[in-house]
Amino acid sequence: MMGSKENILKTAVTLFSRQGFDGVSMRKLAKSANMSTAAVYHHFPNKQALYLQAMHFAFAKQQQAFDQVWQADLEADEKLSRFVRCLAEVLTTDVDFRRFMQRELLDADDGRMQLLAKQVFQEQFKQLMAVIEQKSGSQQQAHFSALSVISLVCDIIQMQPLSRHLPGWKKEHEQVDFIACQVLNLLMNGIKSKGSK
Amino acid sequence: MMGSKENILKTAVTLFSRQGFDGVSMRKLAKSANMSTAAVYHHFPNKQALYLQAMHFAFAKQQQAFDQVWQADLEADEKLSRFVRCLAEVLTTDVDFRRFMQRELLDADDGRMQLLAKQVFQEQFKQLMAVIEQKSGSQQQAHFSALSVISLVCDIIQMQPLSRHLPGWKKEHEQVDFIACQVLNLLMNGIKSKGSK
DNA sequence: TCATTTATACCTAACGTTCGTTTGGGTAGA
DNA sequence: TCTACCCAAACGAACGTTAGGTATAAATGA
Repeated sequence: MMGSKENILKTAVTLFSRQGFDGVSMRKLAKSANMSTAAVYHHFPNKQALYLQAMHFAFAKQQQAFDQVWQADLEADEKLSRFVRCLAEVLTTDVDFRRFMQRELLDADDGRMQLLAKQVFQEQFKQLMAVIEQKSGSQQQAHFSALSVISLVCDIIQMQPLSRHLPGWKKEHEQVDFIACQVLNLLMNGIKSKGSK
Repeated sequence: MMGSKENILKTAVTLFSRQGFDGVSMRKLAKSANMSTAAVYHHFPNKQALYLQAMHFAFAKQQQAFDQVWQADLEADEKLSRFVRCLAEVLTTDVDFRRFMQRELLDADDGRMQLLAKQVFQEQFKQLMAVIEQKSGSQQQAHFSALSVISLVCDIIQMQPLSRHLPGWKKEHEQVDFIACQVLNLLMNGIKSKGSK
């Protein structure tokens, strides 16, 4: 029904994203995948290689989720809106992907970072920058603005376990649509939003 | 010249923030602090307790850095501006603090999260919310807006190792003043910033 | 005052456990 | 028979933690 290698990779993604490289032993991983430790070593040469392949596996799943966002016949506003919505959805839905990302940013291994930038984010980032240039007129700060958009969505979601315990929190704040909507509003108008003088 | 316990804590903060709980052994830690393993156990009952005290140590250092921000006689704009500047500075200067924070968000232990919310962030967050309510008129979305401000600064800084490899990057993008300035501009005006019609 | 207790800070060496990995062998389909 | 797949058992190394001892200096009692 499912290839052993794929099964191991799926298990590895879940475990590594939740407990990190050092937090997961090959024994625990094998047991979670319902096989012996040596069977895992039959499919992967060592722990490091398994981790890398698991990372690729986790990121590859999401690479095409954004393709529908950048359809050529859409307005810049609509593209931006779809991107934010899509990013928020991916990050809330695929917790493992988000955690893997966070972990990689923490480790900050420059080689892996370069790989991630080139293979996963570069294309999306270029598209996002193009949309922003179109909207803002200047291409001066497109990089920084694009980064801001992504950062805003990512960190709002990743701060949820903390913000739950801060004053004024409501459960709606964690719904994808609410996040996307608020972020877009902020991007368009700044924090003064609507009702101010 | 320096108490052993404090010396251990400082070493622990550095190591734990960079390599995580599982990535640091008591032997490595003791060697880094120039003492035997057993000497560490003389000051701390076990690894878990040491980690917790190190976390407190790392966060306590920064708790009062924000106090000068919320002086009562300042304009709301000025308060917000100072807060963003201060946050950006702390997160860029004290790398260990930032990494510890990121790691706690990843682990998301709810007990520790509650502690952090109450003892470290609650007061700052309230002040920030008050400023935002004042600026935007409504208190409806103050929580989310405050969260957005913090998220924006945090994640821009934490994404630096990745953004370095994305198109359009310049070295100025990582300077505290530049970040603070851009973030404020975004908060005030949205991404269309200045030159667009 | 001086011997002695007490307390603190630290050491080496070891405890039992778990780690990543390997060995040597099994079993089933081609 | 060959190849792909899987197992139980074991390897040495590193793990968290503890036992038992030493050095130093303050506190104590005669």
